[in-house]
Formats: sequence, C-alpha cells, structure tokens
Amino acid sequence: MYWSRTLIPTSREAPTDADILSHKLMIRAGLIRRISAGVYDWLPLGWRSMQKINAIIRQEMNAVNAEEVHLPALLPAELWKQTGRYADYGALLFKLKDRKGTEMILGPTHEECVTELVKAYVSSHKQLPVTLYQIQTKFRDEARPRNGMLRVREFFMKDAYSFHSSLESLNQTYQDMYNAYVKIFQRCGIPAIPVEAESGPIGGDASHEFICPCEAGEDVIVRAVDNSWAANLERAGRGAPVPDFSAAPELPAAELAKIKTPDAAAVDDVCKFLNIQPTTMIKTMVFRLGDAQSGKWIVACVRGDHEINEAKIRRMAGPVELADEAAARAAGFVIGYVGPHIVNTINAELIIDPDALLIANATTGANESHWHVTNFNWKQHLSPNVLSKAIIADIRNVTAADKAPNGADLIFSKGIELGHVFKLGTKYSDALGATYSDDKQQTHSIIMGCYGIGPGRILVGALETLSDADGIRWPMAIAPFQVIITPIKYDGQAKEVADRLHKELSARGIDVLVDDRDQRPGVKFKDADLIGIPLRIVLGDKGLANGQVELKDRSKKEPEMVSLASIVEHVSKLVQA
RNA sequence: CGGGGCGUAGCUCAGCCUGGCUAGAGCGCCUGGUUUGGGACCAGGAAGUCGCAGGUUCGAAUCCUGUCGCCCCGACCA
Repeated sequence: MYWSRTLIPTSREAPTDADILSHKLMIRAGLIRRISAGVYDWLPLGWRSMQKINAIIRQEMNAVNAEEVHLPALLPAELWKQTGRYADYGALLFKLKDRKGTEMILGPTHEECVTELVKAYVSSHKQLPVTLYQIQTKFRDEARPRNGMLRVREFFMKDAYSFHSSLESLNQTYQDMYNAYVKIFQRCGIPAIPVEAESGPIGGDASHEFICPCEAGEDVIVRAVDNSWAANLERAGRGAPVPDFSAAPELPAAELAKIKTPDAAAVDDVCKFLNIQPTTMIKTMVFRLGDAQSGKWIVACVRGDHEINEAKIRRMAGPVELADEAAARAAGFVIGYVGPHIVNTINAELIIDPDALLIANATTGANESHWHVTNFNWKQHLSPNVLSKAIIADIRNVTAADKAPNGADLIFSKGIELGHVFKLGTKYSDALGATYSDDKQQTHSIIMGCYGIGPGRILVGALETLSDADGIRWPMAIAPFQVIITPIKYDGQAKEVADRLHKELSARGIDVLVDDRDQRPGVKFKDADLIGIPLRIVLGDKGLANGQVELKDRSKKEPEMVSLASIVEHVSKLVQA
C-alpha cells in the first residue's frame, strides 16, 4: 500500500478528551475515530491490526477443534427473558422494538443464542462435545464509556461456547481453551497473566481471567511474589484457614460502654475522634438478599481496616446487594452506626469475617445515631440463638498483610482483562431446555463452558505496555504493516527502488507501506515512529549510490546499512522471526 | 444515576467575567516560490449554523432559561 492512497490521518496533538496513553496513540496514529461516546470507527491502520489479532485467535480456536459460526447481534428479548438475564443485565442491555412492537436487544454476549442453536440440533451424547465460536460486535449500554477503546458500547468479542455430556469432557475443553489463550496472547506479543477469577453475572463455578498488567487497567489482581499463584482481587482468598466460633476471645463479662460519636459514622472518623486504631473496630454493613417481601437481611462484619468483598458475600449467600439505605432504616438499621448486636433484635443472617471475630473488646456501632460502643465481644453480646446461627467466612478483600496459599508475600497490580474462560455448567441449558440423551436413554442438561476474548483490548494492551515516547511499537504479529519504506524523496532512483521493494516484499506475503508523500524527511520519520511499523527501510541518494539501504528496527536505537541486493531476503527473515 | 468540567475552523485553544467594528491565533489544508536525512521558510488563500432552541436587549459567542452532546470523578467500605 502507498501512504498517499490510503487514509492514515496522523496528528501531532491528541484530543483533550483522550486520557490514557493507548487512547491518545490510537487517535494520533489514526487507528480509530470516535463517532459517539464509546463508539468508534476503525480506520485502515487500526482495522489491519484488528484483523491480524482476529486471525491469530481464529487459528488457535480452530486448532482446538472449535468451529466458527456467525450469530446475530439483533436478538429477540424473549430469549433473554427465559434465562432471566433480561432482568439481570438491566440497563446494560441495549433494548429496542421492531415495527410490530416486538422487543429486541442488541446482544452483549451470546449464551442464549448459541444454546438455542445447539438445543435445536443436538439431542444425543454422540453429538457431543462440540465447540462453536464467533468473532463479532457486541453491545453494552455502559453507564460511562471511558478510556478510549477500553470501555466501549460497541466492541468486538470472540466468544466460544462448548457443550458436553460430562464434566471430564468440559474440563478437557476448558484446559484446551486455557492453553489456546496462553498461545494467543504470546503470539500477539503482549503480556497476559492468568488469574483465578470470579465468574460474575454470567454464572458458573470456575473461571480464569487473562490480565494484561498495566496502570490503565480497571481490574485489580493479586499475585504471589514467587508467581506461584494469582487471582482477581474479587476472588483472592485469605491464605490462612477460616477458624470456627471457638476462636472468638473468651473474656470476663463486661458491659458494653456507649460513647457519643457525633457525626462520626465512617471508621476513619470514629478512630480519629476516639483516638483508636481501625484494627480494634468492627465494621458492620447491611445487605439485602432478594426482594422486599420474600428477601432477608444480611449483616456482614469485617475488621475496621478491611474492605468488604461483595462478590464473596454473594458467592456464599446468594445474589445480595448492598441494602437500600431508606429501606434498611425503615427496618430499624441505623445506617452509619450499625453494630453486630442488631441481629439480637432484627431477624438477619450474620456473617463474620475471621479477622473481625478475633477482636477482643471491639469498638463498633451502637445501633443509635451518633453513638458507638466499646468492649464489644461476640460471645458476650450476641444472644446464644444468634450466635449458633452466625456464619464465619472470608468476606473481605485481601491486603498486603495476607499471604498466598503457599505463604508467599502478595503483590497488587492493575490490569486489563483480555480474556476470560468459564465453566458454565447447566445454567443456560436448564433454562432453555437444551438436553441430550445418554446411552441409556436418560435425558440430561447439556454441560457448558464459555470462553471470551476482547480483541480490541489486546490492541489496547499492546499500546499500553509496548509504546515509547515516539509512539507505537507494534509486535510484528499484529502490526498493521510489517515494513515501511521511506524514500527520502519519492523520485528518481529512490522511487524505482521503493516500488520494486514494495512489489518484491509484497510478493512474499509481507505487508508493506510506502511513504510516497511529498513531505520532508523529518515528517516521514516522525510519522513512521508514531504509527510504529516494526521495520523501516530508508532510501537515500547516498546509500543507493553505493548499493546500500538503511534498515531501522522501531525498537532499536541505531539503524544498520544493508546492501540493496540482500534487503528483501534480510527483511523477510526478520518478519518471519 | 450523583458531582464537576467543556462545546468557537479538520485539530489544540483564545475571546465570554464587564454584550458593541468584518470572531481570532497556532497546527493542518489549498496556490506559488525557496527548501529537502528527524514535525522547514516566505507570500497569498479557503475554511466557523460560536452545539441547538427560546428569551432579555437597539445589539448576544458573551447575559438568562431549556435542551442535546462530550470528558473526568464517584456510584459498597456507613
């Protein structure tokens, strides 16, 4: 391709609304253009990279016997109502109606759709396992699109779905996919760490995320310093075992002492006011499981310096949400000043984090506005009935004071979620009635797995982790062009040579861009660095007079001189490498 | 959804507070010339519904009201 014939709108300045590095570079290098919040055009350069990423994904999916399909983005809402996800996704779903008034949605993912497909045609264990995948645009009406291509409303996603008649088969495919993911990210040339992950609203019981570590990322991951273990913060468990109730301190009976704490609801405020440490406080939060009528209250307690992990509470208690403040107040919870002993008088499930259990003579809310209590002890101040039903469980985020399962210290870092593999089980096949008959004519729900990758995020991850002050540095495998030919002046012998090299390299399957613009050399060099093509061949009069051209690796400081006679061979080798 | 900020030329922004000539600059773009190995220079030029609607006023980019769009922070740590 010739620069003058395509559309590569580079710019010296990034728009002010671009915040993170990858976003600035994507705009400046002319990869994308925003058309609306969280919706982007892919320009030729960006699209070339996306296609290369997708090609790698396809190859690795095909290699593990996954077969590509194309499913519609426009889906009947009814299908989603059957699995309950129409409600679960809520405002995140793009909803619309057709001319007849039928409710439709734009698919944010395709479990329902693909399960429906398999249900229609698969009925025997002999047809299983089967794995289908697709790469296409998905839609989510994000509350706040942000960070350029990182959180968008329309985006590409590769999602694969596997269907099985046994857990062994699911586990095998899960492992194949996991391995395929490792290969995909390696081939794309970007770092990706597999971490244990929460399966989230998608359901299921086991999952891993692949995280590209970088500051722009929205996820927090926890790793052992010796790399023996890594997990999403949502999922990361305390290294130490969970004790039972007998671990609570035994103390001589003491009265709860009320202390006035005017306007000090937050732990930090109380500590400042009373001059105590957060580690001596019990933080109590109220959650709600289910709706207003049939639901129940959940009271969760952690040590004052710890953060409650809602995902952990959900995992053990069901789909809880932080209580609506007004509703909780109406029920008698003095939000801001709740103490665990509230469960003596209000019927609620009590969940206690082990570290909160171990505090002796704790300070906590008095269940009365602007009052706290001290000398709180679990065994003394909870009624025996409540005490016998209380649950001790890990319900907090791990901290730097915790250890990995093998005892190693922990490192916390941010990262971009590139991909996610889940074992789904039968959530969707149950809901939609996707079943098979086994060899004894018994009917079972098909067991499923699902495996997603965000190709756009691979691109973002590459820019975030590999760029330098001059611009992008594409890994060879996903570079929009592998070679850029920069004639100092596109004229005379340089023009002849540029055209010939373009032809010869292209014939070898190499993607070549010739900068044929009538620009000063400085402009061409700056642009070449900005768009980050891995190899640059510079054609200057002096070199050509001696049968030499200059070869510059984007990631190296100095260029090398190569004879014109051998440049095609030389470059071909570098591209293949 | 809550809070904050911003919409003026393709891009970055000034002008607005305190209303008043024909709405400006830099980059980019077009023409001509000089240049040509790391974002050149000279001369000339094109390009703006000042987001949109309404209002106040003799007069609105500027003040008021509404509305749309965009960006940032927050949206569980009581």
